[in-house]
Amino acid sequence: MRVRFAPSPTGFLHVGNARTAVLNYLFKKKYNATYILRIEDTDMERSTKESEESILNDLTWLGIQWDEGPDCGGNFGPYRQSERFDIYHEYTEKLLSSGNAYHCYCTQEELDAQRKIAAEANKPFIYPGTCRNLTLEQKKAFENQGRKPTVRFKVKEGITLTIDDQIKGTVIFNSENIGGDFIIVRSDGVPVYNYIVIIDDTLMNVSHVIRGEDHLPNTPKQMLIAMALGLPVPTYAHMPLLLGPDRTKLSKRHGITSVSVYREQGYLPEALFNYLGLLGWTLESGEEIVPVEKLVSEFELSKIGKSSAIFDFQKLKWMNSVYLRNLPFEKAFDLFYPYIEKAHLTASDNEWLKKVVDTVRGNCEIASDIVKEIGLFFGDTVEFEEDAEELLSTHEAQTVIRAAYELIHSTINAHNYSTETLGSIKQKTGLKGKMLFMPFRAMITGRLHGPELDKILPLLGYDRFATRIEYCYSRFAK
RNA sequence: GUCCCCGUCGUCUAGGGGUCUAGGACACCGGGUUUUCAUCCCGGCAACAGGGGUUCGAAUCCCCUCGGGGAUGCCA
Repeated sequence: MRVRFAPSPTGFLHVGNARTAVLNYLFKKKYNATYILRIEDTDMERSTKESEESILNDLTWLGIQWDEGPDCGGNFGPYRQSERFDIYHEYTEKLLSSGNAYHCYCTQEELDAQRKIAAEANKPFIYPGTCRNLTLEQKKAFENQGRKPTVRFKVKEGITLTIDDQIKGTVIFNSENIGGDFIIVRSDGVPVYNYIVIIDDTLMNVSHVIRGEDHLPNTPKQMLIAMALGLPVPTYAHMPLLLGPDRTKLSKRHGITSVSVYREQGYLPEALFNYLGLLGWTLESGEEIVPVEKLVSEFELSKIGKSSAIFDFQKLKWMNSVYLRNLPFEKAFDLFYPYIEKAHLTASDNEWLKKVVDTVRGNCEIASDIVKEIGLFFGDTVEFEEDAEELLSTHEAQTVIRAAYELIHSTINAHNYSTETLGSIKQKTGLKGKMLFMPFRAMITGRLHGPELDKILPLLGYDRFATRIEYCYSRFAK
């Protein structure tokens, strides 16, 4: 069995496409199939080399390995459509000479005008076949005007196209309502997606085409071409689309859609893979956080649901936090370090830094969170968050602040501060539990959330500890 | 407009005629553990789009309506 993932290099790898890539990969692993990576770069204006590189990069990061592709070759190459124009040209000639296609001299302006009229009349636009039977003289006349023809595929009426879809079930189209004769080669000679996918899929011996549902209405066109060319049709599996919270196709305005941004923010590839791989179906046990092997062993195209799914950013984050917490310390530290470095929060004492990271890592959902979490160990004064400020303004909190202030000016010093301060304040004020700890936490860290105070204090150092108390005293309790 | 796909808690889903007073997970709310945060544990909230059939019995099968999505490009 052979599957393929066929992105067009017109931007970063989108999570929706990444899901397609992941499911194809699950299929490959499950059935020991060959995974083909094909670059669909026939949109010359929008395709870029950088985009291709970043897509390959993101796929690799996600843990997807392909067997044949533009970078590693294979027996069915080349794997970039832009390098296969000779092949397509041959098929176009066949289609032309067998009468299945013809040259069309209609200009874009003319077609746009016809589309507009149809839209205003609330009718579907069907190409009327204007150029279907042009005489040689007519063609010459157009060419003398400087018109460059496109090539249109002739769609015969009354043909029933049946797709035996592995996810959607049987889907039937009739040839009369796919919009009439459609363009397969642009006027500049570059063939169009709908035409060459099917050629490449059969030439590359693809057995299972697993792709997004948005391609389902295009499938009959591709089948028609295959029929005219006498080529076999692969097995199809159209997966439901990924939607944003407003139920429209997932796009940038909904949040992060680019895999590279997830990587930059410190998501783990295992977590993204897990989330994407299990979106739309479930394991029999109901488990959600599972290794790839588990996903592979239970994967089945027929288990994928038919309805589209909304991308749940929150659940992905949760999943990532679980993966992050389960990471061994050294690995986690390596993951955090670049963010720490970028925020200039490194320290001369690396062992100290490691201890600091270890105490706060549990509060991180994604790796970049480390910057915010670690911040409380740096700086003499703290920035108070709104809720912390509110708490510190209360009467009870002020007694805590005063008690701490008095202590650093009497019995508490660098040797005993981390072990005795809280107990002494408790004694002095009679406060305990939340009433004691929360104001204290707010005073030292500026926040109501954070790691255990017992762990913070020894790492913070007496100087910062005392300075912060002084600062807090002057702001809230003077 | 036309064609195609889809419709169970807010979200991802389990379920495929009786075991469904509809199960799990995320989120949310409450409680417990932690003298504090988070983790963790326990509990709660919350759904079969609507209407007709078929059947002793329907979330499950059929039809219609409504709703959502996709396609309708010299994009992929």
